[in-house]
Amino acid sequence: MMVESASETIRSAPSGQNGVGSISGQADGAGGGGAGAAGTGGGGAGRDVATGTDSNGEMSPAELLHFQQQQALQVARQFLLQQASSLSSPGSNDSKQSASAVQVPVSVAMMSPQMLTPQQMQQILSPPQLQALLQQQQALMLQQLQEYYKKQQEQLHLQLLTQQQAGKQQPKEALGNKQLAFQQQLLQMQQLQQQHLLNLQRQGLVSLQPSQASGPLQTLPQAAVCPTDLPQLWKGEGAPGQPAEDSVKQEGLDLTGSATTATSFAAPPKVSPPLSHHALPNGQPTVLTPRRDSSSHEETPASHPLYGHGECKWPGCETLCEDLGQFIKHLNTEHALDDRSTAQCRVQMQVVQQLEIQLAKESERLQAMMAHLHMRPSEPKPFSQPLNPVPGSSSFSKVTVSAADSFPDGLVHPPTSAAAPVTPLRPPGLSSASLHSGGPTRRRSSDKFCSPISSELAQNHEFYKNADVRPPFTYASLIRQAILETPDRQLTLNEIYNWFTRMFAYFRRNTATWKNAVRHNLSLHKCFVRVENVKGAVWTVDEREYQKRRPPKMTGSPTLVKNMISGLSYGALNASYQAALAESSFPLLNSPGMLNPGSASSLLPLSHDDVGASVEPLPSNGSSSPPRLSPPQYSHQVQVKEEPAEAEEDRRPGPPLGPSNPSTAGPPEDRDLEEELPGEELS
DNA sequence: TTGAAACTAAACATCC
DNA sequence: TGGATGTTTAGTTTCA
Repeated sequence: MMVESASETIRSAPSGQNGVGSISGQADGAGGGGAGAAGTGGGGAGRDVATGTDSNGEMSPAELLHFQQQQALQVARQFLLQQASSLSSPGSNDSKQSASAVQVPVSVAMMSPQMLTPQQMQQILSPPQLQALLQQQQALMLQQLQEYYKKQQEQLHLQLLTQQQAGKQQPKEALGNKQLAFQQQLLQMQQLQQQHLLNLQRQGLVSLQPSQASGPLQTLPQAAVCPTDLPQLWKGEGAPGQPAEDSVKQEGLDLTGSATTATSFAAPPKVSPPLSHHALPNGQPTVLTPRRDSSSHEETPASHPLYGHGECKWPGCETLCEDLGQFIKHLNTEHALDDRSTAQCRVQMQVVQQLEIQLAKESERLQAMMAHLHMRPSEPKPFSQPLNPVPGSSSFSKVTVSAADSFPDGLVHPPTSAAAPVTPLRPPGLSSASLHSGGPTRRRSSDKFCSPISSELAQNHEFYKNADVRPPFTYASLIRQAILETPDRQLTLNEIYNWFTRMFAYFRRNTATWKNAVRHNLSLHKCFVRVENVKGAVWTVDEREYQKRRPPKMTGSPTLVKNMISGLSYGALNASYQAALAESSFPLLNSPGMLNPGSASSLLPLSHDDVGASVEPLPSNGSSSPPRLSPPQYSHQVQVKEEPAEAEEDRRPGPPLGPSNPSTAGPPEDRDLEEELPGEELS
């Protein structure tokens, strides 16, 4: 009875998540049928797994997914019920746990509050632990879903093979159609999997708070179980223990080294569901005894992996032990086999497994990215390797690193997260500043010829909005961008402030500094014109003056041109990469147009700034200078260009819009900018 | 090494 | 009077 009611509760959770976000688009097609199948699947779940398998042939991927979710959730529910009852009767927990240690992690059941009462949970964990555990297990749910997807894929493959066998007696056409249908199903399943996972991550499972984006690991998605958060999971633990014969098995579960541990032993991408290895009475999987012997670093001088720096490294313990013997004694007394230790081990197991999965996923992603970017896969960089600031670059401030490390599947995917693999692409003339490094880096290069501000902003809007990363643009270009984004091309100082804070998480702090800089720039640069308006003083942009700021040095310099072109390509690549990551790696944003340097035109600026920033303002010969050029064209254009600033001014008595020559075949947006930039405003 | 540009910080003035 | 706004200067950093 209770099982059934809980089943309904659980059933609604994943489907609700399915319906949110991008996945709904694809799931909609099967949505109606999926809903119907959910009911059927729910009933079928009680029968047997084989039932679901049999009906797979008729079920759509979405239905299949839902059906399997129901099955798993039901198993999870039963598991938790048994576990809960065993917790209330500690005397017999071992046998029950071992018997009920089925494939479903607690995380799945956590979706249904009815399944395990808070009191029952609190018997094991303290409130902070519960909270942390909840977060972690939400992340684990993600993993669980991934497993379901994999199962379904396997089943589809299986069916495909079966159909192929059976199809030998069938007409060729029928077989081809069936195969095609299966392949489409498979493809759809894969897409569903990706989008569903991304959705889950984007929703509550992965939350990025701008104010917290200052640390690399803080932005680490919860799916990755940030190691720095884990101690919280263990704090407050101090229950007495009883001697346990297998306490030794608990070694290797060093929480503090979970990350390194996870990366030290290469975990196969395909791992069993989290609790599938709960074969031992204490919940310790036999396959998961990640000793740190091989990965023993400087922190493990003693022979015991749980002992280091004279203290117990049991998660949350940190008890000082003078020597190994004392530690062993402490281990046997304080961390013996009991419910608490068992629970801790489970959590640690999940942590490790989650990290393994995360590592595998990121590894695959990196390989795919490198393959896509035609990079040499022969120089793999370890994931555990900290971000290496580009040699010679002092620009990697803490801010940069903070956002830079925010890792997989999180909302924040700063460009520097790919700094290692992408570094080879960085053109020699392009400074590291253009790598969106944070800190007070001078950004002339990226600002002026490498990184079109509007396009980059457009592509990385979410990134800059959420990540505490300093935008790689000068104050002047940012101010100009803010002003040009408005319909009437004018902003009050306060509105400029608001634009900064709205667009960039970085400018939500240190307000005194950057606001002063904004005012300073407004006053300093002639390109910013203060106009008395009805509503007070507003600031406008004098494009002529702005373009005059441009350094004329680039003219005809092959090196500069080359660098600039490379920088443009890189900038485009980098920007698109950021955007794609910031958008949770949606394939759409990885469209060829984004990454293919050959189609860099699509990345090129949508506004003056792009023209002005990435391409020198105007050709002195007055020839048309298309604001969007593919790199070769771009190169040619730049080489032709001469005396950009002065000549431009001499030749253009008209509206002060140097780069946006009306004769150019620029996009409407550019034209609008040109035309709408009122000359009277600038005077 | 040098000059230019950008950034930061600060002082000061004006206005509401 | 205090805060916002605007101007100016000085020192520093980065890069070509």
